[in-house]
Amino acid sequence: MANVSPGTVDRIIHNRGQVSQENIDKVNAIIEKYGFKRNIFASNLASNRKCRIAVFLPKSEKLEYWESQLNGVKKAADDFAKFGVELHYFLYDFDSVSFQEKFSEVLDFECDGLLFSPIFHEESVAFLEKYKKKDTTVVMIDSDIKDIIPHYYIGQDAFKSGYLAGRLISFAVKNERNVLIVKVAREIDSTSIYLQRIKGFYTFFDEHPELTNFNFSEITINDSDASQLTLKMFENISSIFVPNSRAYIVAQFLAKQKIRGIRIIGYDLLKENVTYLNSGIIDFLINQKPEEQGYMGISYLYKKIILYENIVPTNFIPLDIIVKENYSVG
Amino acid sequence: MANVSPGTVDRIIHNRGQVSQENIDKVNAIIEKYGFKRNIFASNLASNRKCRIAVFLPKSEKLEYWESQLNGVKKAADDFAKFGVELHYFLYDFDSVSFQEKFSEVLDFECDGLLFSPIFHEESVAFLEKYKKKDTTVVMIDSDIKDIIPHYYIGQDAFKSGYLAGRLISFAVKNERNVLIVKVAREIDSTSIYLQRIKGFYTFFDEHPELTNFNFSEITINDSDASQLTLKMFENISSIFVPNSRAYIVAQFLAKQKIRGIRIIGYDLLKENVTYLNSGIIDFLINQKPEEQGYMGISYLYKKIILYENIVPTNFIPLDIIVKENYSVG
DNA sequence: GCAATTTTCGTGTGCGCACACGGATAATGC
DNA sequence: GCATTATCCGTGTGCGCACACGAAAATTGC
Repeated sequence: MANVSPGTVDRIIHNRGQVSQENIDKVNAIIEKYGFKRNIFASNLASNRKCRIAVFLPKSEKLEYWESQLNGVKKAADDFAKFGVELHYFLYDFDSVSFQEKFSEVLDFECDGLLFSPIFHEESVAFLEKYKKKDTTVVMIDSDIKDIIPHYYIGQDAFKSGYLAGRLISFAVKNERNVLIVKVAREIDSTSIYLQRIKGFYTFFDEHPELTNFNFSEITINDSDASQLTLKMFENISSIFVPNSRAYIVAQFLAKQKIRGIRIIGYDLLKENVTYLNSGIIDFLINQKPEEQGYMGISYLYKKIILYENIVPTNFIPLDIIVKENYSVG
Repeated sequence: MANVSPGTVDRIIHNRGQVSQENIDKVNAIIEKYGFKRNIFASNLASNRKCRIAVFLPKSEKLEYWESQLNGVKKAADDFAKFGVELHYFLYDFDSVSFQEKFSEVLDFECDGLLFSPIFHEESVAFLEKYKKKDTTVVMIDSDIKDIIPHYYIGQDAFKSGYLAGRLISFAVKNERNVLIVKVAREIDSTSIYLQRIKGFYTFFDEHPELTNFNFSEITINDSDASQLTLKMFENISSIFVPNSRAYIVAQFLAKQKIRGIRIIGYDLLKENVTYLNSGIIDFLINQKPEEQGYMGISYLYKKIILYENIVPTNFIPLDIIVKENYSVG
């Protein structure tokens, strides 16, 4: 104590007031000069600080992508449990009714941090508007909703990933250059991500006029009804871009029909996608690393709440190109 | 205390003896039954445990790859300082004389962990033979020397990366298929990595006989003397594989000579490599993520020494494919 | 048998901080 | 002026564990 106080310093560090401006300046000067790093072991031992986190994500089960994300979250739960991180799960089925249900549960739940994935855009906006009045630390993963609530974001730049897909297509094809974009519609899709990818894809070719002779066509089919696919759709097609994780549906059709030589590029390392990647039907997959997103989301909250660390608000997961030869499980 | 003892339990947990077999069994049974996780905050506060780590790596300066690795180490040093991790640097110039010097310094240094990159194979073997008698936790990064000393390893599978390069070449080229392997010899090179890559590269084509019409040739030039390159070397060449980080030397030559249309694939995100990647001269770079290797190395030691965590002994960094469109700094 | 050892065990202290409680001082009301 | 309140500040306690010290019990030697 360079000047006058023992545990007054404590009030200053935690700036919970009750201290004259004079002293707060004096002590801050000392701290500035000599430095002071809080001993996190003693700090956490004494405060017995807990980090209650609400995990507001879609239920996994049949949806492999979200399952991976949740696996990352659970992995982080294991790793950080010893630091007092407690996860409370609010998982909704993949429909907006179920979302609404959990919606209010999360609102009522007292916690220090929230991990959230805004799948349903409008509903999520409504949710965030209500959540705004809380002062919980919020981390969004997968997709981002800006300007409503201060938060951290971890996810992939969808436009750039589409742009990258364009480049990969240009590598994959040889001379024939008829590209088909297969829009495998799903009832619920993060439409913005989906559209951004397609936009990025076309932008790539717009910006590379030297890549001549590319012709594009599009078809839309239903997720659950691959029987909509016909041989005619693939006549003269040299490559296919599937802007969501359903590339395996196309691959399956082509495999059954014994059509070879069409290059496919899609998203995400679903088991079925990987199967067709390994058998050479799918050439490229862009990996969003859902598991890493889930893990990092919890890791962010831990660093912020337990360690008081400063974190960059936006973290774009690098675009990860997967071909058969660099796929590795885990 | 289910049965009889207060701090006897302590002796059992730290198994420092001085306790009857009877009690050690009794307490272990209780622990087994009710579980016990050590409070790491209290534990570390009380023990004031420090984690002294010797960092035995090449000096960075002009060598960008090693500089990145060291940057990752320094980043980890920052992040983990608050947990009592202290790094002590033993950096050698890129020659075996300097290595030998530091060699004995490291041997004499008392510490809990060692981060080591076995650049010079024979010298490293000798070092590890001597280091064996210590019971320090050892982490090797970049390349691996097995069977001498128990250790953890973080690095890339060189053979697989060469194999992957083969696949990428097969994407990059169209009809003309004359592949040139440019061996840019460096005085000191992790020869095993280098050779493994080339082996993997050829193996890819051996295992894919359906990829016909590939012809291979090799040239060897000196690192410091790019003037050995001649136009004649590149006649009819459609693509080039450079199995180390010196792809930019070839790219520079081709750019100066205004030769376009030759696809190049190389390693590592050196600034110069990235420059040619961005200008379209280099098509693919396989990234070894040196920064991540350095960071993870320290992270491993921290988890082992401070947190008593179990770690997988070998961690292969995924093969990271970088094209212009997914390159991002940092 | 008793002393000299050896082995086994209980108690006590402190790590550095967070936070509560009550006391001291200053400001305000009448 | 004094009482009341508001503002400020010092002291004390305990978080859960690691480790030291010395006491108790068990073993040994003769």
